[in-house]
Amino acid sequence: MATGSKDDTGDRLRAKQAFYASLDATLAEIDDEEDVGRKASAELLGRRSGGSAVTVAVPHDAVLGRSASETGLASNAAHQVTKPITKLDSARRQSNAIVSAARAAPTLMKGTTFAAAPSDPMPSAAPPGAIPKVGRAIKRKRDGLVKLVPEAQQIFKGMHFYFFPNDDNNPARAMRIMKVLEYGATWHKEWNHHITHVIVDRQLDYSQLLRSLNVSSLPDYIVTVAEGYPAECISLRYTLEPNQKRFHVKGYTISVPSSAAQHKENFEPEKTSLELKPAGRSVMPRQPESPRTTDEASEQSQMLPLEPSQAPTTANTERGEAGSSMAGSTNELDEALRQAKELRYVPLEDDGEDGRRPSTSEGPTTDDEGGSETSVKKRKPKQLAYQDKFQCMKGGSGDNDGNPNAATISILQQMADYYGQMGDEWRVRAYRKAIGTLRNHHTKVWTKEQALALPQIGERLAVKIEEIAHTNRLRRLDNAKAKPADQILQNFMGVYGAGFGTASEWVAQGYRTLDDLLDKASLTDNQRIGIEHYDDFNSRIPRAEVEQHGAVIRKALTNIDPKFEVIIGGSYRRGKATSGDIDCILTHPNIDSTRLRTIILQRLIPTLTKTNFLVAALAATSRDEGSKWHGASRLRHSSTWRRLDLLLVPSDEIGAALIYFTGDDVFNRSLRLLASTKGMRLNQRGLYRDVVREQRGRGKISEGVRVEGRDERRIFEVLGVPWREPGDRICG
DNA sequence: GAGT
DNA sequence: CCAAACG
DNA sequence: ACTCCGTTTTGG
Repeated sequence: MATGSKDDTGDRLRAKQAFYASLDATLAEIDDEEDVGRKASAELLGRRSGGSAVTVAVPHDAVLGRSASETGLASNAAHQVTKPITKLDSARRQSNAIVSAARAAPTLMKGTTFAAAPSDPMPSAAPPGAIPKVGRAIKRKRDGLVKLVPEAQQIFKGMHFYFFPNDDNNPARAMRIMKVLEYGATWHKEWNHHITHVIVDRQLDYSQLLRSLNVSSLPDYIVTVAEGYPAECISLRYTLEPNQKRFHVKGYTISVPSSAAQHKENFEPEKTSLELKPAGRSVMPRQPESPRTTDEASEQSQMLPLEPSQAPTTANTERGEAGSSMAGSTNELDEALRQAKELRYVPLEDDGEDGRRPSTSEGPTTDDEGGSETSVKKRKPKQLAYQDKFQCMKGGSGDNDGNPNAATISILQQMADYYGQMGDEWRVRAYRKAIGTLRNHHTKVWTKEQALALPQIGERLAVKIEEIAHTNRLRRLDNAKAKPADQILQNFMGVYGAGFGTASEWVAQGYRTLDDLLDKASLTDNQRIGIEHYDDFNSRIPRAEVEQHGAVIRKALTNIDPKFEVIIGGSYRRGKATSGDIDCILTHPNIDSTRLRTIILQRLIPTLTKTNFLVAALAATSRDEGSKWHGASRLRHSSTWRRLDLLLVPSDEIGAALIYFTGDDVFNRSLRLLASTKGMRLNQRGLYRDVVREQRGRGKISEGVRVEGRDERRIFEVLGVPWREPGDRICG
């Protein structure tokens, strides 16, 4: 029995390991910069899902659901699990090492040229002899210099970019410029005939560009694309076909002969219409490869329209002496570096030149971090005023609308969800905390450095945030989402009564659908209910319906004693439009917890059960202890079961209970953590002081003395937390 | 994954 | 005892 | 290397 449960645990742990392993493999996959690397990893994964490679982390007997100790093979794994590791984290790291090494090998074979970056974000758990992991291609700017990516990856090499607007006053654009420089492009600050690409901000259109250049048209060998183009090329590692809808610049009628005809006065007509944007244009540094002769091209470029004032100067800069920002063919690297240095220190100034403020809606003109302007070199103070480290000090309303980081948050949230499906609760928490601070930061975070300065955001998340801000997506996530294998796990974890461990076992035992479970798996009563009403329990409850459920309870309760009070808590109290369940606090001004429990259990519950309002009891407080009741309820004319939680609260605990039952959970944890750092303790019954704890924080020896339980606000006060309305307690 |  | 659940 | 909230209830 003891051993039996131990084996169960072992199996579960191994199952967990397996998922961690596959997770890491999946996610690590995209860290490989080269497509070959990706393919190799994909193969690895393929075998894993085929069931063979996964044995590295999971012995077959785990799949069979048999005791590990019965097979010799298992002993290693069993040791792994039991000995060093009560901490799953460690278990995970071990399996990770295996997978990483296995994964790294084929990648490396392909002869990637550069060494691992010094700050390799991956946990370097690889054994001594292991092949070092291939480093990231993206060398980031540092100390004001652009680090060019290795030459082989300079997808923009030989390309000459002109941005519109052509400055870096906007952080987003500055980022784009920085990036294209890193990838080998040359940025021209003045118009000239070398320019091969024009990158137009999203909110501007082609006619504005033409007006700015004072021309009626551009030669069509010049690639004119919307702002998202460079980022996507970079993220996909090659120059994409620019003639795609998402790169279209408003007002730029591409490859439409009729429109070309309109410009026929300026340029030679037929040829133009003939080969507008041949599809092969993607990879063509330097020579536009348009059939038109270079002569023609240069002719045209000379016809190019320059602003009258500049025209003389620039027009003559045939050979590109144009001191401003020409890149000689030889010295592009130096030039890029020089440009980058300039770029870095360009002070924020209004783009004087074009009258129409391009002020991108997204680009906060007021750069964040306020005054510290040039102190870009701030290393990483991250010295927050102690209490600012607690999310409960800030809170938030949760409305992502209008938040400049909404897109980033959304993607990080998806990542968190994904990790949640994998059972990595700690990482999920980290993500949720980071999301919380991003949500409070009312300025778009564009760069790694900006992100790094924020609390709860470290090196790895900062990199991700930068990538998201820049590309509006995260390759890791794309990858994670692409893998359908975990859909089953996700599905199972939605069952009430099943968490990651249980769901994993079900998967390991070969179950694939909820019906499989009903048929074959051994289920607890609650789990069976959870499966039978899977859709009910996993659908959102409209606010109005939450109120109706509350009203039913309130009515029944006041029928027993008019002084009873019913408070709907949870996300309802936080003001959300829908809720996942219904949380009711039942209280009475002068009835103690014992009598409260008796009344609820012996009168309310039976009554409401009899009227078919309560349809299931999942976790009912039974004995003379306890204060909560979990079950399901159903409105009279509805067939949908809703999860209903009741909390029985004597009046002197109502304040603490409100905090507890209002959440959100991140806020609660944060409050409790803050309390613990002040030698106090917070739970659903009250706030206690003089708590004596074992070692740093944990394990209490003395329960402490309750200082407050009745008054929600006073609990905040005592903790030194500024009051937050329920709607502002959304931290995650 | 972040902070100590 | 552990897993799962609640906010 | 270690912590990351504190509690209640079920069920093996």
